[in-house]
Amino acid sequence: MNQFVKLYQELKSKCGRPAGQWHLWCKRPKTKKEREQVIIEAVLTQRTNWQNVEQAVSHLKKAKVYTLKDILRIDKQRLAKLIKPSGFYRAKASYLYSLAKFIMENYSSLEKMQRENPLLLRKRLLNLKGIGPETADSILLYGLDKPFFVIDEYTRRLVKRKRLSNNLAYHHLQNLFMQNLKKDYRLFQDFHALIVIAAKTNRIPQRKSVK
DNA sequence: GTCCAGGGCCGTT
DNA sequence: AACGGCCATGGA
Repeated sequence: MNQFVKLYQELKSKCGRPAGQWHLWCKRPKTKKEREQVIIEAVLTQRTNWQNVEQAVSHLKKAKVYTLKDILRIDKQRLAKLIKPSGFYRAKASYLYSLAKFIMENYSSLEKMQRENPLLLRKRLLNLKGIGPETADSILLYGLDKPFFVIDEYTRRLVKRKRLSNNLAYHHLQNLFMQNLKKDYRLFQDFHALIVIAAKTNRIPQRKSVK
C-alpha cells in the first residue's frame, strides 16, 4: 500500500464518510439538477469562502435560476447581481454564461456531455475563459463523475505538510495522486472531500502550524 | 480597519 | 515558464 492510499485511509478513519457531511458535491447519486448546481458552484467557489457562495446560490434559487438553461435565459447583468455575494461577480457572471453556452450548444444535455471523451472534454473546458484546471476538474469529477483528481489549496497544504512532493505545480500533483490511486471517481470524490473536511475541521493546520 | 477565502486572466519579464 | 496585479464580497 503506497503513501497515498495510506493517507486516504488515515483521513477516512479520522473524519468518517464524507457523503452527506459535505455539501452536494459528494452526494451520490445526483439528479440532473444537482449536477448542474455543482457545475455552477464550481465557478462561484473560485477564491471565495463557502458562506458567500451559499448566499449567491440562495439568490439564484429565489430567482428560480437552477439550471444552465436558466442561466442562458436571464440577462447577464441580472445574473451578475444575483451572484454578487460570491465576489468577482462580473467576471463570474460572464464565465458562467460562456460555460452554460458551451455545454448547451455542444452537448445540449449533461448526459451527452458525459459520453464525450473525457480528456478531450477537459481540454475543451480549459479553453473556456474562467475555467482553469481546478474548476475544470471539479466539474468533471463532481459534476460528471469522471475520475480527475482535483488539486486545490487544501491539497497543496496537505502535500506540503506530509512532504509528499516538493513540486506543487497542478499537473505534477494531479499526476502523482492519479498514478498512485485506483482510477475510480468515487475514490477521488471521497478523497478530495476528506482533504477539505480535514482542513476545515482543523485536523490539519490551514496556515502556519501553531507549534 | 485588516485579513482572508477550495482561481484564473492578463500583461510583463 | 514564472510572477504580480487584478478581480470583489461578507464574515471573523
